[in-house]
Amino acid sequence: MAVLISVLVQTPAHSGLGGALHYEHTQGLPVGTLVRVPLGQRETMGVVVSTEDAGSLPEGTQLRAIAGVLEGLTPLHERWVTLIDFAAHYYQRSPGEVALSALPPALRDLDSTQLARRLNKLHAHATSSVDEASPQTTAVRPELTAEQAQAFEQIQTEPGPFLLFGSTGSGKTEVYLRCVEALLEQDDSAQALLMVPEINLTPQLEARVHERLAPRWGSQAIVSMHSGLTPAQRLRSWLSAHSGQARIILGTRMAILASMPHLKLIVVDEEHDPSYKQQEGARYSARDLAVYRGRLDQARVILGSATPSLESWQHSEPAAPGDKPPRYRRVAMPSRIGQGALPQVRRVDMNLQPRQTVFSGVLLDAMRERVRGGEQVLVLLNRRGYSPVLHCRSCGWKSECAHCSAFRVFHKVDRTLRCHHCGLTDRVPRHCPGCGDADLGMLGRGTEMLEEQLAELLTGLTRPDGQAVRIGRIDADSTRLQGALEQQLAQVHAGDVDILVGTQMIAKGHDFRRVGLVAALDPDGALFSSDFRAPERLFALLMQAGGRAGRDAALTRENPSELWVQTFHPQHPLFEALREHDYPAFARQQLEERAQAGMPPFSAQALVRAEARQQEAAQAFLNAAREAGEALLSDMPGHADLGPGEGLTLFAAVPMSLQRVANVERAQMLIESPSRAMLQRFLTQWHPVLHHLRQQHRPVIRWAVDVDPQSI
DNA sequence: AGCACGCCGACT
DNA sequence: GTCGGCGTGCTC
Repeated sequence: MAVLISVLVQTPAHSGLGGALHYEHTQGLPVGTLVRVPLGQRETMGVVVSTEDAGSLPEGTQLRAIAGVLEGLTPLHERWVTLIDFAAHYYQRSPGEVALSALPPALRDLDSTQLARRLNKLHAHATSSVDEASPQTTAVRPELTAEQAQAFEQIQTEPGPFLLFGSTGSGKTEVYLRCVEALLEQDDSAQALLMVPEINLTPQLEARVHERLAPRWGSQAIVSMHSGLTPAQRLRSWLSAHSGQARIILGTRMAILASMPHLKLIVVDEEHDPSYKQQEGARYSARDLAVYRGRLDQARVILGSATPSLESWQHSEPAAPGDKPPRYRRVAMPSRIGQGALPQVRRVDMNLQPRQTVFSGVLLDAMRERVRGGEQVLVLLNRRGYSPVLHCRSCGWKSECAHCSAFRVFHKVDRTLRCHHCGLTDRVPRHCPGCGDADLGMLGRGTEMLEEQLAELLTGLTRPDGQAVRIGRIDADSTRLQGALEQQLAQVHAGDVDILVGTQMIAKGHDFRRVGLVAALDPDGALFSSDFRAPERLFALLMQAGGRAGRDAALTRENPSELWVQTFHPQHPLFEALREHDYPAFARQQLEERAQAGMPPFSAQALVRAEARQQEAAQAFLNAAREAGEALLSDMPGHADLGPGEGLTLFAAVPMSLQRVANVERAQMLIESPSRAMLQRFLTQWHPVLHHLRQQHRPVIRWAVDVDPQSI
């Protein structure tokens, strides 16, 4: 007796094949079984989501048969399927797309025999190295401070999710590790997931976790999951987590969708970091999914940050008596461990400096002083290359990219003009391409130029050992090669570099012991950005950068570390709050603005983006979508009666801030709703309408919905 | 998304 | 005369 099996396969939501596909099989299959199914001319991998009686089908429906079942693999847990389903619905993608993107690609072309071999190998490795672990072995554990102990205690006893609000250097990682240890001790199958925002940060977390937990649990109990792994490594980690062998999973955002059947703890470190939001395909937020998954799997969730996202901060605002409790429990660890105090913030009013000043004299003097004293200095500038724009003084020509609405950046190392968006690269012209004049000038500066100028400005400066000052640079250009970042960081740690120039890459997480001064040269852009989240990101960046300084005990009260900010707006509330290291004050001020303007977290947003050869075509599609959306809204019961700001708002289509990339015009449209549920209901109804409209707007190349966009 | 089919331009 | 460009349409 044949049965009907519903299977998720990798098909996009707007292909008309959004849901599960139906196949015939000789017998029922458990939910979560991996199968191979025919799809058109090809055969592809799918995940079983249900089995039904074939009799319920309409007469004459011809089903194709399941081509094969991947034997030997425990079916994916039903909760995993629920998670995938939730993510797909919430982010407006097909469940199949989300499901298949969550599986290691190497699994797709594995047959049952090959899989059995892999599993055997994994198992053999586990049993052979089991004696390596020993219950007696305990790594050296630092004594917890009173604050850490209290945080740990609270996390152990209360339900969560928790927002661990701990200033840089307060020892959040130690709290995470204690929670992992406690969990593993009390439940001998439990798994813990530790996430970091960037792949760059995984090596140091790996090192710390191995050092601490491998002696007790064995190194095979710890696996990593991030995009830097080879397909084989990724498969191995995944199988290890899926089988329950891996007890501790370290990774970037992708890890949140891995199969971890005994997941009992999720840590999202630096939870405010925008990198947790996937920027292509299914645009999910790993942090938000962590909270959902925690509830689903009955796992404890810890979101940690010194500068939480305003969403998380708001959701952890203690409730007034009688009100319903906040979504997250806030756990504060305000003190910095060790003697290193938080850096003193010094603002340089650039209005009082000569025009075009790059380094104010006071800052240079302070830098010299630090280097002479054997300390290190970090200089932050969020622009790589030598100069962001080349221009002609006689005809006004500028180094615009032929394919993008952006300027090409001058890179002096290889004397090229490079577009940072489409990659278009040419040798820098000797004469102006517009008028032939030889007088080409530069507008603005990047890290490359800064490195060069600093070398000039600090000529003759020596370190305590009498050697000339050494200046290094870390940015996406200097770290292009595999392993280059690690190598350059090692140089900094070894003290081979006195002054490190770099983009925000150097502000994140790396623990530089001897840094006494951090300088942000040109942070003002974020103060008046059209993106309402820019100040939040700047504040986090500066706090984080400041946190790089003063971790060394040699920096004392008499010689505190410093965070310098060169700005034209020294009185700006953001810098006032920064000076006091007062995140709560900053958050309060920002949340007030957001509340007044009805922006997140006081509303929910989504964006529809469209791409076409012509800007008008992209906008025409979006505006048609808007009209259809308005019609949909007027049919929604009760929606018409809502006052302004109470209902859902569809804004007019506008060009994206980077309007053209690689000769494709981009436009977007914002949807704002006072409630997430309302937004969800609307998007779900709207999606098929958009798909249909696309047929009438042929020039549109592609479109996509971005729910909870993190930049606008 | 793949993959086929199909209908027009420059190559042996 | 074929190889190959990507427009259009279909996949349980």
